[in-house]
Amino acid sequence: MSQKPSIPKGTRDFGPDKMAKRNLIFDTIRSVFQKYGFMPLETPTMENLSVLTGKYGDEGDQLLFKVLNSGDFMSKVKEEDGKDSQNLLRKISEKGMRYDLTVPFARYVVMNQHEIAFPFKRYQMQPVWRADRPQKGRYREFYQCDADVVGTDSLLCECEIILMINEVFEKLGIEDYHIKVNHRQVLSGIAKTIGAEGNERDFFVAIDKLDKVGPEGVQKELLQKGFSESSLEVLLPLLNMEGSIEDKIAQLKRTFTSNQVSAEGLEALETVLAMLSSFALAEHHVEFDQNLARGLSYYTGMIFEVKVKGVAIGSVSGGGRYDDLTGIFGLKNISGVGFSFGVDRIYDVMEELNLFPETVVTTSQVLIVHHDLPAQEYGMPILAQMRRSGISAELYPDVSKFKKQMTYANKKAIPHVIVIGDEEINTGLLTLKDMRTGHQEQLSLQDICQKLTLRGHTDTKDMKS
RNA sequence: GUGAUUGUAGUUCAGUUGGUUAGAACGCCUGAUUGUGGUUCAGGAGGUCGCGGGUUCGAGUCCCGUCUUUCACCCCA
Repeated sequence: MSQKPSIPKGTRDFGPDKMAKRNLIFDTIRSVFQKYGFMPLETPTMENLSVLTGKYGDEGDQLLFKVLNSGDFMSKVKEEDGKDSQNLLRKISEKGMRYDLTVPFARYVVMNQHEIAFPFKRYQMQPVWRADRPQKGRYREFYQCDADVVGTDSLLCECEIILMINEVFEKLGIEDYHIKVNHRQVLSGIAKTIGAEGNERDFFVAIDKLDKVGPEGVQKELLQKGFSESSLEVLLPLLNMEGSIEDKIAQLKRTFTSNQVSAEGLEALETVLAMLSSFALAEHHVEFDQNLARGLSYYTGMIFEVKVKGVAIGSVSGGGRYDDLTGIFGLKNISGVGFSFGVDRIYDVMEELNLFPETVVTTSQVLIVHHDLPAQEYGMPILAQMRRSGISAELYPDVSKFKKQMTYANKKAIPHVIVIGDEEINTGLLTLKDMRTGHQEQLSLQDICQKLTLRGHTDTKDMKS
């Protein structure tokens, strides 16, 4: 009796078509990261739970996938542990699957602090797991591509992140997007002005929803959370502020003349913008969003988030600066800044905007079809020679009807077929058929190799132009 | 975690107030064409109706549970 197989909720298979497209995204991101001097890093799928818990807030802890201990995991459990999930968990699970790439990276930096040359620039492209309810653009297993720099507080790093985002998106053909930036110190300044100190998290969460629920919704939520009417009167003009990034910064500067914290944040933003101008981008896509807050609590400096316009998918990239990420693991005063591309969402965006090129799926250039076993054997050295010439080729593995072999070539979109039968073996010439035109001719193996390698070159030239 | 929603052939979907043997399109296989794919024509195969219970003379259809899909909230890439 066979059972119908299935995969867990929120996970996916990636077939050849999807992999070709995904690899295009991965390759693009990797090449840009490397161009900016980032080094690769991979960390284990599992971390000790002590490394993961407490880093993402209570809600994050709930979303961690835990790994059951091996063997007789109940042996250490006592009667009284049975009812309390927290207690029981400690006894039966000591490992969890990574929730993001930043915390494992921080762990790595601390463990290898004596070998690492700071500033340390690393990139990491691996899946992460979160046990939340899947929906559009949200999966339980998804890939992140992180690049972080630790060991410097230079704003050049922030600037380079913006450059990398621009470069990746340009290469992928995504044009209509914005990089929303803000600064945690600016937010803190606003929070201070309206008397939200000590309650900053509620405040950030509320204003972050402006896009979604509008000013009235934000107002309502803040009132519910216990903010006063008078403080909201001060806040609302700030939330609704519009204009270019320079205008907004100038406006905020006037508002916060006496506020040291906010002033520093605004200056940092100005410095990054000034640096950016040295790199002479046609358009930098940066917008100032005074309502951008971002949930992860470890951010302390500039924060950013990328959204593609006209597509109903959450942010495709985000990040920020954190002054003390490694502090919790005992390494103080290491400032870092990093960001992450969400490959799965970029994929969804590109699919929706129809941005993948037709030719992403790579297939063999040639299929050798044959009449019978002797013909197949005759084809083997030919196959070898073609591969030596750098032509990707395959020989049909079974002895079967031409029709079936041709259908295979057609379905796999293999552009050329070499036919081998008695005639070819007698004359020493091979029949080369172009599947796209239907044209076929008798040629020597040498001529075919030459023709196909030349063809390959002109094809790639055509694609670039 | 809260509230909805979805599941029928390989795929996309029909299936009436519960009533014979559950249909279509596309795809797949065979042949027309024994050395040639795409087009055309003729024929064919393929379904434990997500899974498990229940109600009923009778369930794809109604009820309960469970898994899955999608969506909103929460949070987030």
